[in-house]
Amino acid sequence: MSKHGQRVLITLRKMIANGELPPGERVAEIPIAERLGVSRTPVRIAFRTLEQEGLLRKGDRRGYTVRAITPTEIADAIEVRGVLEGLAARIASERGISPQARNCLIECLSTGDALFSKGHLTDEDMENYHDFNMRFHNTIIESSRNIAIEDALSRNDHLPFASVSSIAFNRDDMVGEFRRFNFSHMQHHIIFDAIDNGQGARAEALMREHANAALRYTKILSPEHAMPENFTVIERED
Amino acid sequence: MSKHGQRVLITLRKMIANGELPPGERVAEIPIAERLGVSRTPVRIAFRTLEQEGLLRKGDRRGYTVRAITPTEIADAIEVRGVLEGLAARIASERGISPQARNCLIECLSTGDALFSKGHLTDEDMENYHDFNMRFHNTIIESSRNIAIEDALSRNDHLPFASVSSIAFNRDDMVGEFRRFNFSHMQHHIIFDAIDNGQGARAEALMREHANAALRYTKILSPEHAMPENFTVIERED
DNA sequence: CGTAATCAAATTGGATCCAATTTGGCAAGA
DNA sequence: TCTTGCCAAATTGGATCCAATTTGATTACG
Repeated sequence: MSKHGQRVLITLRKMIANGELPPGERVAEIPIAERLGVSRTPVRIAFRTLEQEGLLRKGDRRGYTVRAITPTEIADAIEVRGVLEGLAARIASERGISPQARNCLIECLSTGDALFSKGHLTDEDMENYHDFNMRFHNTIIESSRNIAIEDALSRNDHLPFASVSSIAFNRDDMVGEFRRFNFSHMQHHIIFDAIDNGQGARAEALMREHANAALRYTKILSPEHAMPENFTVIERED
Repeated sequence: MSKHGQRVLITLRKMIANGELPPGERVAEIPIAERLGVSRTPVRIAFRTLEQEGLLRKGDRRGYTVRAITPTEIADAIEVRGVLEGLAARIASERGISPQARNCLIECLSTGDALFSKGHLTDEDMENYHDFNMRFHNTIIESSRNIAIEDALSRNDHLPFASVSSIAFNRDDMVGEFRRFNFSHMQHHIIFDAIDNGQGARAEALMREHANAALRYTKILSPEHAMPENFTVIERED
């Protein structure tokens, strides 16, 4: 897809995510096309893609509406992510992981150890944490060498805050956030231990539980998914 | 989507599934459009959709290629389906199911009991079995009331023989097939028992194991996924 | 006054046209 | 003979045009 069409798609994703296009709103091709300064063609393509991603829902007869994403749906998606990543962790445990993947996981863990050994977290630490957190999870998923898992996860990842590619933290409670992310990091340690020792069932159960670390978002998000002011959001394109 | 565009999409899906477009083949818009007697526009739309479904893969720079679907990938997708339906069964067990859903499941079970009590299976029986088998699975998935599960499964379902919407059986070994499908049906019974008694973990484990009933396809399918002559394939649009 | 029917406006899907980018070949020079 | 550069053909994405379908509104009739 060309740079132009990609931009339309990304723009629409963001407009939906930040509520610029409110949930339930009916979206038509012509107004959106004019608003973005392009013709209807790339918008048409983007609408189909967004429908596949679950961000738009097509009406009975004509047109698309912005899908209302409730905290419940995000929680549902997180639960699905838990079982899928759990499956990946189990397969990786049973098949064994490559030395490169093992090194990558170990590097993620020691990076985190260095971060948390300071006893507090800065904003830059959070960026850092987010990066190796993503790398940790992606490495395990790739280590399963099961394309179907990747495919199924890529679907979930389009829902805001249902994927590992976006985290949020409360700037006004960095002590609490330190404890939360440190706990998450400790879970990484024992997940690696399980995988490294071929304990598939243990790795799976731990990874499932680990997904709940993200469940917090379903509590701070209102049904209209507006993020409170004192929260910082970090996202990556993946 | 209009009837015209849907037809293009379905036609292309079938052409990929039955090997008319061989795996690895490069597909261009213009030849396909001429072959189907339509303009490039609906083909373009269909290509994006097929890419989202995992049936096409876009090349580095230009064009799409038919994704080579190996028996391993089908097995991977079946494993994913197992954990997702297992999750649905567990949630359904824990939340409880509606009286309507319960009746539907019971009806599926007694229909099957009537079928298998004859001691043998005809081709029409297989059509019947396929219908209530799909209804049984879909009812459990819907009973989870977790949209994310449905979404994730709908992705898998596009890979041939990775979903419950297609089954195949060997006409030359109907005794063996009777035993196989009867076993499958017995699994339905105990899955229902677990769900009906709120035994979430048991329901989940049983449903996971039940998915392996489809693993047989990965053995009879050659890497070029040609179905042997003596097998009958039943598919539904769902 | 309410209901139904018809007509106009809006919206969407398909076809075609145009531009941009890439690929592949052919030729020329080292 | 091999490499490099340029040109032509192919392919894809975007824009615009046209047709078909739906929505809604207004009017006429019961």
